[in-house]
Amino acid sequence: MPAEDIQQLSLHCSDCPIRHRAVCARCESTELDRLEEIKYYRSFEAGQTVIWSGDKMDFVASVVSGIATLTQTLEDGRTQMVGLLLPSDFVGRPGRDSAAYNITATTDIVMCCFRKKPFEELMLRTPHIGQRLLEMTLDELDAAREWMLLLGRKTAREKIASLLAIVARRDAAIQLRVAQGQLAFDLPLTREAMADYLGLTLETVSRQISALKRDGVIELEGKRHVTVPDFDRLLCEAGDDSDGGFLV
Amino acid sequence: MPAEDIQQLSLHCSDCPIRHRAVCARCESTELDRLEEIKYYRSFEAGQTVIWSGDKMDFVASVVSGIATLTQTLEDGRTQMVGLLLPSDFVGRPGRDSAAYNITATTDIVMCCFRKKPFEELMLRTPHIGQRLLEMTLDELDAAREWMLLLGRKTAREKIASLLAIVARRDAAIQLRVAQGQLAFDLPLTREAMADYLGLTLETVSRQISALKRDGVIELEGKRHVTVPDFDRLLCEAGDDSDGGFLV
DNA sequence: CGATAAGTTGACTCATATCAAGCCCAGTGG
DNA sequence: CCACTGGGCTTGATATGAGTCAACTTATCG
Repeated sequence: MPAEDIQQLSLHCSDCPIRHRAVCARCESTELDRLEEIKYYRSFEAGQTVIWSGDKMDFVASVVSGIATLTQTLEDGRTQMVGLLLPSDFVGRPGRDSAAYNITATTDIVMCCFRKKPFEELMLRTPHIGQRLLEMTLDELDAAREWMLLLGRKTAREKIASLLAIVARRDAAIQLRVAQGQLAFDLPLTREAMADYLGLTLETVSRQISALKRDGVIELEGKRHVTVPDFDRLLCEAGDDSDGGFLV
Repeated sequence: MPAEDIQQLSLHCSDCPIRHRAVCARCESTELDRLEEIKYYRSFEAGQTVIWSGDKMDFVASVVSGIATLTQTLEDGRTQMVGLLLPSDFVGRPGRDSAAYNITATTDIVMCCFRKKPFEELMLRTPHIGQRLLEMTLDELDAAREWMLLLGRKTAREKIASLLAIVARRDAAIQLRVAQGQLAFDLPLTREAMADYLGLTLETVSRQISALKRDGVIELEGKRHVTVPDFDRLLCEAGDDSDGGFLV
């Protein structure tokens, strides 16, 4: 859905595409009305920085559409992605007034923003928001810990396979394109972004993708479009135990 | 404080050593009474496993004293620590009935447990608990992300220095032993546990500690007692920007 | 058409893992 | 009291996976 459309269409929360997954998921209609009063939309183009780590941040937000990344850096420029923000994910932390990470749009994105102060007040009066935020935060913590295992202990090949498996899963869940065993999807990240996600260099990412292709684990069409002939094979390459995680 | 003492002394929450930092931190005395009704203590000896990943877990808990670790493993035995549980930290997840990680006591520990079901019900009626838990979970998420940067992008030497800095900071905060610039503390982890924390092998941990000692960044007395003559030097070795984090 | 960004591939280096030997020290039992 | 044992740790020699540097290909866009 193009950014302009969303900004027009979603004036009402009830029509919002992320209505049942975002922080507001549990709100009843009167609660939604309160949120409606303090919300506003912002969009960013692919490549734009939403906010720099350390900058003052006087809002919190939900990603409505598009993808953004959360990154941390060391002074010498080494950077590590610490989160991938997908539609319905929450940005910012109530009770903190500067950004802890760099946030960058990797595709065009639309965010549903709330000024922090009113949002915090609303949260105190509206347990449903806090409850949902707790749930989402616990999920993110689990995801972060899964990622720690990947970063600390997996080989480059396993890292790539894990990333592909996660993207494939998410795509399958969203698009419901459960074409019998044969999955296909587009990578939403550049090789460099993948490297930052996986704690590798972009050259290693490129080599391992080539290797997986050479070994028939995946097929490539162009640089970004991936087909997975045998998902179990991919999972096996990822090194996880059978299930490996859960749908995102 | 020895385990037996705590189990005797802390019959009343008001005397509890973690009263102001744990999930119950914001509770008022009537709320505390409710918690009091459903709580019970359990202790574990150093080395004991508290629970295995995947096992049924019908309680949640706060660590009262001692240290435990959260670890994940791959089938072939590679293991990664994903969390360090210190006094006041919370264990378990409301709304989930099996453990997601292995929990192991690295020292003797005492935990203040709540049966999950009553705790969940209490949480719905007592916003203060949910609020505090959200706050704590957000802190843990930040810590996990800090750790992702370490795992993905830091060198072995920087990883060791970072770990030492964190332990030193925590110790200084707790013990208030702000002996002018000169910090000293005991490592609460074996070389192997450090390796699992840092995504290294135990040999590399050992070598890097020796190297830091040789270079005068730290001094060792025995295997576990560390003295840091110049904390800024250590921070510099850790590769973080000046502040590097926050007190834990 | 250049020009630029994304991606691939090769040659070489280097940090960390791996394998192996041995030290230190506390605890145990003869 | 001493030999023995085992866990925690250190150190050395060697192997290897991933990083680095550099050249080249593709695709896209003015």
